[in-house]
Amino acid sequence: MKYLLSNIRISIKENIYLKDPESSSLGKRIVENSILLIDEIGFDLFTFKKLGTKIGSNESSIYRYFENKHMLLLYLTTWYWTWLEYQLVFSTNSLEDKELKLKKAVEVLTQTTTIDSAFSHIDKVVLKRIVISEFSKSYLTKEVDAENKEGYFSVYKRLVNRLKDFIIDVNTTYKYPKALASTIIEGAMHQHYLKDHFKSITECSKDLAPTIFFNDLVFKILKQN
Amino acid sequence: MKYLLSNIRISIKENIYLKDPESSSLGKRIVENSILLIDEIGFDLFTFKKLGTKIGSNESSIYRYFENKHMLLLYLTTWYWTWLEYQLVFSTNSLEDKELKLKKAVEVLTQTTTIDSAFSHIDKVVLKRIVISEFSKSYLTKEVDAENKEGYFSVYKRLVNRLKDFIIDVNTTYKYPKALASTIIEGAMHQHYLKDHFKSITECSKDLAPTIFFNDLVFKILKQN
DNA sequence: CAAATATAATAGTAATACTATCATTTTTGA
DNA sequence: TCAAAAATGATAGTATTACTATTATATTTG
Repeated sequence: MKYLLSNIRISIKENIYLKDPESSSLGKRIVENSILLIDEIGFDLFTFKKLGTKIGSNESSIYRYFENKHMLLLYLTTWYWTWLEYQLVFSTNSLEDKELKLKKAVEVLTQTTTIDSAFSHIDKVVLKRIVISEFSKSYLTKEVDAENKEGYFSVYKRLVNRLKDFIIDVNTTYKYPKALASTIIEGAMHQHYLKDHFKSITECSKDLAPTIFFNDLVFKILKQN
Repeated sequence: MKYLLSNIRISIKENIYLKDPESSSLGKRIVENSILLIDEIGFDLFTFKKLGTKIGSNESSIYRYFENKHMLLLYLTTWYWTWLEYQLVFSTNSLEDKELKLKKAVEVLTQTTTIDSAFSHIDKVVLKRIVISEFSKSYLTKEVDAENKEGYFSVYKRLVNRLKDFIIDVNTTYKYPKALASTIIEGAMHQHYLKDHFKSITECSKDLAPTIFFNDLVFKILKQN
């Protein structure tokens, strides 16, 4: 799998960036280090100036790749959802049994990323952490409807719909497959955040993965008439 | 109920503000109008300067009430959760049946606020809207652990735990009552947001309230062995 | 009605979020 | 291989933000 993956490439719609960061070494350093810096100081305190200092480059050069830090965040989160979608399709593809397929899907979509399959310069473990704590900020804005029309969230929506399809395959009569799918994906990020910062309002912990909770939840819901 | 409510008062822990906004007419105008302005332009673009202009007062005067806009947001969201906790306790108190109690609890915690019971100067309908789109920003910060220790999120956590207690009352053997409670409360906010901005990934809409989805979900989970 | 307190006005600072211009370095293609 | 093109870097500049400090004025209250 490692060898196969080393040949695939995550490509992101060109309207998110001004210049494709995959097209140059500076671009790659921008992406790679922005992930580390956002993880370190948080998106709110992150600036292109600080990133420039970190990579020994100029603020103005970064502006040639991304319009502003909001667009960079959209790029990073879209990259993550694209990568996760690939993981999802890849790891469920060979399964025959519909329940097993759903179980695997929930697992992929709710688990902590702990191993980095090491293709590309991007650290998936750190990226997952910033998706958990920063993704909401990419759509909780006044521009959300305009940006949604531009297609900036289409990968995320497609991923939710893939999970929805797995849900329907297990129980055709269940009335809210989309709401359930979106609740699982967003809820998993939330539970990961809670286990790290608000331990008193969840049973999830390093010993009890959110995956366990959500797989229990989804099958209890779907196996009921 | 209207008469009873007109005599109660939401009071917020004093470490959130520098000077109690309930103690003066300027304070009340700050709170009342900050809700309207945040709703209008979003928290990200909201500044004390703009609020000062809106209420015909000076930026520096607002700084005497709140350290910064982050603390103001904590104040507003805490006010909302306190008010919601009151609604929850009040409306479930008289019920005997445990399932009915839980059903009512889920209803109170997930519904759209459409009527404003009109005590206090605070518009609860608008406040709910800003809680849906801005509450996450109050805790998705690098200061979350320090602020959590200060007790800034205790009302929210207490509310989750109240729901957890209702869940346990219905099914003592269910293993994840806290995770389920936190998922419902956060998930409801998310579904409200989706129905307004990402209609393609939820069945929720103005005709299908998130309450319906979550009540179906919670009872399917708890009535299973 | 004087003293205390609250509010307003003004000014000032460092940082942010950019844009513009020009110089320098690197890449490329004939 | 060398000139043109493209990419990057350096510097400067602007408007806004997020405050703090100081002083003036208005309001409250004992």
